[in-house]
Amino acid sequence: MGIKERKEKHKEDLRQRILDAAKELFLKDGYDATSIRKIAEKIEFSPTTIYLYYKDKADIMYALHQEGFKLLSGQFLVLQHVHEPFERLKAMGRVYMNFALNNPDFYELMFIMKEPIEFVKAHCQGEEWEEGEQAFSSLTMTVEHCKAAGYFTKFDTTTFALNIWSLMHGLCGLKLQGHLDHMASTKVELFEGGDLMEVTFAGFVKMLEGLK
Amino acid sequence: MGIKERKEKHKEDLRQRILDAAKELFLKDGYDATSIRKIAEKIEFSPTTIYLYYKDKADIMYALHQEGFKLLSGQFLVLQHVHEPFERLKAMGRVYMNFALNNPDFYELMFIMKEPIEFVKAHCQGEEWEEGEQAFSSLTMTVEHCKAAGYFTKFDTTTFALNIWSLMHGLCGLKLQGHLDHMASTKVELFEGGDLMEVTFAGFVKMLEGLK
DNA sequence: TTAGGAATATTAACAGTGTTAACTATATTT
DNA sequence: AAATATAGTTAACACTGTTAATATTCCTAA
Repeated sequence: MGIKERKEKHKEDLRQRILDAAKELFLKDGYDATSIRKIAEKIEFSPTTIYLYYKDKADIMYALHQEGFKLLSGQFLVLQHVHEPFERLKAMGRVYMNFALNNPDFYELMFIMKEPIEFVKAHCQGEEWEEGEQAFSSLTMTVEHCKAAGYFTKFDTTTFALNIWSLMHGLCGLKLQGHLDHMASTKVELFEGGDLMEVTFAGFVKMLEGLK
Repeated sequence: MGIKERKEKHKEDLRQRILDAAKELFLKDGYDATSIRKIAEKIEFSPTTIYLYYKDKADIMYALHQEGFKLLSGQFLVLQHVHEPFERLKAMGRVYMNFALNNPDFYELMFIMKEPIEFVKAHCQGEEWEEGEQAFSSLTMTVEHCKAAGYFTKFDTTTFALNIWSLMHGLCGLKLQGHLDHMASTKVELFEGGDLMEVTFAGFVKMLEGLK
């Protein structure tokens, strides 16, 4: 029964090719410009064929959304080798920041846009999600370790982690949206201190150190 | 020459009616669902007429964007009467949070979407912007006053203000995008402590108090 | 008062979008 | 070989923002 398997594989192959084409378009031109028709053209199939492999556009975008989380999780994983917890926390901030800067479209898809998470709510009932939760638990664990090392002792771990995530997410959002650059260009005195995102992050680290 | 004035007025009137219709649709159904054709239908003109009064859809959305900033600025202005600076800072956080929760579409348009600020960059050369900068300077001034009262003395005012904005913006973004609720629904132990946004904000305030 | 011209508004069209129903060709099973 | 399941396509629907060409209205100047 090798023939059935080969067909299965071919089918899985095409599903992957669709995703690859979508990814290429997405990373080049962003969400809106990634149309079903353009994906179809790239893989040289008719547009409707795509609907045999993915439920709809949101389904494709959700698949990319997952890829993004794998990418970020992988980058976080490396940091487990930084033993000093506060150093690791700082490094996580850097990684998160750089991920947003280097993969702005992924970042948008993962943390800013509504579509993919609404797809989760609608079609992936309850469980799943793994990647995202894993990334957040990396953070809470690091905060926990920091507490053991004498940092943030007065604070609840989860609440503190959420504060850190909020700040980093907000910073990335303001940067990607252009608000930070806009402020740097109008408020001249801000421009002197170098990149506003970098300066703000440095300020945040200083703030965290102040909570030892 | 009252006739010319009347015409001017009529023209300004129609411009406003377009904006009102757009606003109504926008607040009811969001950005994407606010189409030129639907706006036109609402004011009983043909779709193309709208282009005589606004350059394009982004232009209309920019006008709403401005309205949103006026709304928020107005709410901030009231807080000038809170004399104790740290109390005022906390109140600003609350106002910002509630603004995001009560006007999610406005918040998205003002702080999350790319379109309007790209319109500013493309068409409003350099100057203008007022409302947004005014809101931020409300914040920096309050931070400055806090410093005078013994808070955050070790920190640069602008950097600190940017950190505060980032955190509040990130928190609102995570809430509106659904990430916070999603976490509350999966991680059961988080749900017990009440609304996650509220809890996080309380943690932030505590953090700021720790920096006195 | 009437002709000209500007301002205003409309129709028709272009080039797209996501998505579905109906149809065809291919391959597998009975 | 006939029936059936699978894979893919064509055509269409109902939209979108936007522009060019056309019609209508209104004010001004001869």
